[in-house]
Amino acid sequence: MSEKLQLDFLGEMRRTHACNQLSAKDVGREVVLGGWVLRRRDHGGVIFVDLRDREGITQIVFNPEMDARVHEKAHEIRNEFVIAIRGKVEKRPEGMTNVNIRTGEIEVLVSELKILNSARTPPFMIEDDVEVSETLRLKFRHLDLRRPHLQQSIIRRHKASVSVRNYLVNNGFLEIETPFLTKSTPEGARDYLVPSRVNPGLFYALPQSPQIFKQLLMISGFDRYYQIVRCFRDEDLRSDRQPEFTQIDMEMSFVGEDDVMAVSEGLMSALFKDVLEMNLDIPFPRLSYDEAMNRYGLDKPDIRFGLELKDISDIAAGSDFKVFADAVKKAGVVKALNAKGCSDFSRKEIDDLSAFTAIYKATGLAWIKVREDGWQSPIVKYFTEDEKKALAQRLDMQVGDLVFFVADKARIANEALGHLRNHLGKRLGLIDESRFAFLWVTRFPMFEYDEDGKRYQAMHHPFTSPLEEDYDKLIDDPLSVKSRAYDLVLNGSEIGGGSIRIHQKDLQEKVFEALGMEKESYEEKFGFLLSALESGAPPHGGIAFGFDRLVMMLCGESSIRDVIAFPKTQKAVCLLTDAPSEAAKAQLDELCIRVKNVAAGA
RNA sequence: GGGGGCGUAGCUCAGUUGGUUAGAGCGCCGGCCUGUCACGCCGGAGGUCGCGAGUUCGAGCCUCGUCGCUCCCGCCA
Repeated sequence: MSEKLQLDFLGEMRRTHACNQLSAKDVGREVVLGGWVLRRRDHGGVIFVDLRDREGITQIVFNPEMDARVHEKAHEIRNEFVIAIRGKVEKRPEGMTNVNIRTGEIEVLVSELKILNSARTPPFMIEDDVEVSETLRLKFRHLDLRRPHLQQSIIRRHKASVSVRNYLVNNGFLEIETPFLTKSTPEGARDYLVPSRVNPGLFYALPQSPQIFKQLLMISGFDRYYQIVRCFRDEDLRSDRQPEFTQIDMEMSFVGEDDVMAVSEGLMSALFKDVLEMNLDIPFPRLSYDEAMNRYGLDKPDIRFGLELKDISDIAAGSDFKVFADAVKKAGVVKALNAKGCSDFSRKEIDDLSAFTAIYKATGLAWIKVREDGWQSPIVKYFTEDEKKALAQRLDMQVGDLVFFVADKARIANEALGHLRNHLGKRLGLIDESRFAFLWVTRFPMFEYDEDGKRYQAMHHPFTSPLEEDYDKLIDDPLSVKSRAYDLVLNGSEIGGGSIRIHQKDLQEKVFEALGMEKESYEEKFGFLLSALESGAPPHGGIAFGFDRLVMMLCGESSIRDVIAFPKTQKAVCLLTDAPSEAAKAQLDELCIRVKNVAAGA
């Protein structure tokens, strides 16, 4: 029935072309087009309409001399009406070509018009270069998604996923689905919980990643698995973080780091070739975690520019400047960054940069300006001539330079200067924005110390294999243990991470113990994994890429929301549907859930 | 949990030291117009200045609170 209704609506109108297809060689043809009205230009006599679909724009013309009734009907047309037209392709008059659209040489003279649907005046024009608040865009996402730019991004996202699938399938990977209703992970991010009606009082968790399932698939013998899969984390949002996001998740058996990296490099090459027609240089450079931290201050360095950090702890240790000497004495470091050619920075600019480093908990930002007439700095008086000479040499200090110093715990000094480095790189225009600089960061520490929880935590996850030579130190000196984990960094963003996993039960138990877990506790939480590990687990490893972030970079966007069709706001709200919302009492009763009285109105 | 920015017409914004009736451009509605393509010209409608208190003779403007969007820190194994 509904099919008949629809047929009646369209009549014999079936599109012959999309709105980007017609050109001079179609002149004289009778065609049928369908689409949305971008704009109507009514000249009293002739009426022009720009008709838009996902492919492009075609100008259609209503001429009273052609058909007075059709022309009369065209007066009803408003922006975003959905129409179908039949007409003849005509070459535009001399000098009337519109070079801005692909169909600019022609227009369609309309002989039949069907207004398929009217539309309320949209709250913003459906075209690019219209500035609209994000609130409004998200509230009317169906209209926002009609804009060509966003539409192209979503189409590009589609192309990316097709490319990934092709590459992985051609390389022997099987796509296997893993459960969304699964078990809560005890460590890591907060889980989204889903109540089970048939098991009152019990909850599933939505997966933060399919980690354990893909390892089990390796143990089952599937050898190479992949999935483009949604993951969920109930943490605060950022411009590159959404509560639900998509990963390219993969796992391989009988492999070491090099194998996973080689496949990843092939995947990135195929992806950039297919989507951007760009050839990447592979293999990608590699840096150990320690070296990345020392030279760039961050575990995800942007290597498109220099400005590397230098450790001057040895020089500072003996100096009369107490802040520096004390930092070294307390097992901290003094690190420096030479901002080449920035000696003309004003006091205020330096203060602003100091405030910038304070965000990362640096207690101070010392500086030295190298001028024609010598060093200008509040701290220069504390240094001997020898120390100055050593600094000048280590930091390559030339006239015109401005050197920054942070003395603190290594983590803080590195992080503060690392972010300052990125900040200056952007500000000084040192970054070639057209470049895609990939980098592997390897040999991450196995553990880090959690000050709040007073315990060790897995830096990657507890299923990551430690380096073989560090097995002995797992219990006695966990912080010195390096892991077989690796991250793929692109232009200073982490776009993927993975590791060679533990495939032996004994080692897995030892790692749980290093994490301070009791046997009883890990047996309860991960007994099924341990049991699987002793049932013939092959050596295996894998990686997961943040698909949204990758697409974001492929599209040159700075917000992840611009490559997701229906994203959420920073408060994790969907403005279109108003999710999350209160549940009906009957629903809650059925689930045996009582909601605590939250503050009225909240 | 914390810090910064923003919130005035449908949209994007302006709004003086706190002072009469809150403006502009675009959009919308009506009229005119046969070659425009951000069409043009004429006319018109349209406001809970996010919300709530407070100070004041008087608040879009000052104070406090609150809500929303956004960027960042924490958090994100």
